[in-house]
Amino acid sequence: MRSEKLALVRELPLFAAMTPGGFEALVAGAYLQQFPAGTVLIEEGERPDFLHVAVEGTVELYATGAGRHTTIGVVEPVTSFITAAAVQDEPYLMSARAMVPSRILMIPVEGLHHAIATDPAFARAIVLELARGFRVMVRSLKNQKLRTAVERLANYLLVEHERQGGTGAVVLGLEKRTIASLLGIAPENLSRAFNTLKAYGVVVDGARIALNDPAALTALAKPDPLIDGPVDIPAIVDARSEVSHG
Amino acid sequence: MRSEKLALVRELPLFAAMTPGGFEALVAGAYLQQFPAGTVLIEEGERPDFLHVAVEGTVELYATGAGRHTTIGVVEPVTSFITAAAVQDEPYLMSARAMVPSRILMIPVEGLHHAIATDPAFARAIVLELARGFRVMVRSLKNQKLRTAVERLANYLLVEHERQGGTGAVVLGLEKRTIASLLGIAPENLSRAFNTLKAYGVVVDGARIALNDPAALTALAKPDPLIDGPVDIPAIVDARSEVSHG
DNA sequence: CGCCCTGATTGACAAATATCAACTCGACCG
DNA sequence: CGGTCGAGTTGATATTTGTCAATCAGGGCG
Repeated sequence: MRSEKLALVRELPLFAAMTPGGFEALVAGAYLQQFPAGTVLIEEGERPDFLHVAVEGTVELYATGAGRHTTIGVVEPVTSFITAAAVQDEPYLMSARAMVPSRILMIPVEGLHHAIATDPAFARAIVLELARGFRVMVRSLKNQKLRTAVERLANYLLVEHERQGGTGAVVLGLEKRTIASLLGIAPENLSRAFNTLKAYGVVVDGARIALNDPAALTALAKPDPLIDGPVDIPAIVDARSEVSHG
Repeated sequence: MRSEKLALVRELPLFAAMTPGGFEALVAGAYLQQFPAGTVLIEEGERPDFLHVAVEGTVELYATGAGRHTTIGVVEPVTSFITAAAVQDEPYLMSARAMVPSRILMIPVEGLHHAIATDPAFARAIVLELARGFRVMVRSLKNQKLRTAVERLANYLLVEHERQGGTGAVVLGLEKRTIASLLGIAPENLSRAFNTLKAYGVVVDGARIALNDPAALTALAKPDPLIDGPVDIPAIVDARSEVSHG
């Protein structure tokens, strides 16, 4: 577990505020493990043994039910995931799958609970992490309930466009079927949604998308900062409390 | 703020573990306020000033976007709500409306942040509260993405049936249009979904629903404990840490 | 190169859901 | 008592979305 990657984990908002000793203790019992593409890391319904941190690779969070399958989110390094289940010690509501060969840091839940109980700074970081996760889920739910499939796709493209520099070109980082599942539609309908967006300047060439009329696309998408905007993790600021760091 | 209701608030999982002094300090700056039916308590996009606790009445959490409106949840006393926004100090993602005359305890966010920073037991309670909220949202998202409208209604009825004693009769506690919005469908379609369920022994008489063939309804609904099951709030148990209680 | 496999696309069709309009039924109110 | 209003329902229809099948395109590999 003595890796240069550890420094990156250490810098995560979740761990940055921990005392050196606390962090050491937390990762002492942890495993950094390499998984081949396709590995199912966790399965919904199982009880959590570890808090997972994606250190390298890409992880798909998905859920099943009624014979169907849907992608809840895609985790890019360096990010912790399934924090809520680990904290609550309740069965996972989602499964996780390595989309590519991935390196995962697995922190035993006992250590997690101990750190929460004994390290106030870490507890606060967990609070912010969970609040962030909650709000991401609320956004997804709003996206799903308030928008049509074409609108969701249009907004997805606009968000990616922004993230990639706003140059009028977007490269899809995921397979189209994964994007379809993320947007909550059948793969066939994603193709058709792209066709619908042709009228708004969207030209598809494999994973390369050209946005030739961002204004028209934006008018269609009606982007909403409360759904599509950035998810901030502000620090809890409290003038009255002197933070104990030692 | 000297009310017998305060004892109920005190008993909430969120506050139960606080020290007497800490709880006093927290509610010292709080207001217990009565609102008439229909009052919009908070509006999405606003910055949070208070953590809200429904003490009496019923509160609808809803969201808007793209000219549409959807109900995210319904809060029954005694429950805190919009915890995540208050903790994160980021704009609300949902609005809240008193569905009936309601009494709301409003706790200034400054006090909340202070309590999180200084009271480890409270911080842990917040952690559990947020984890619970996160998981509720994940369930809603799965419900929405994995099920058809009829399946969602069937499961809604089965959950209510269970909650009301499983006697074969269910009384709807909400207006049908609110249920429709909660299920993510148009009110007209709720009527039609009820008609579809006639074949499964569901008889509608206003707000009174008879479930004459629970087995058939269950077969249709394919209930999933990971979506419809109870949301537990287990305590964080850690053998190594001695909990400080005073 | 040619083969196969997988993902993506297209077409035809079916099912689900939304929309618009009309109508019913009670509750409330003058 | 009659009128009015809002919620709910129903019908007709449009739109959206899913399903099934066929085809296409590209990548890896013998």
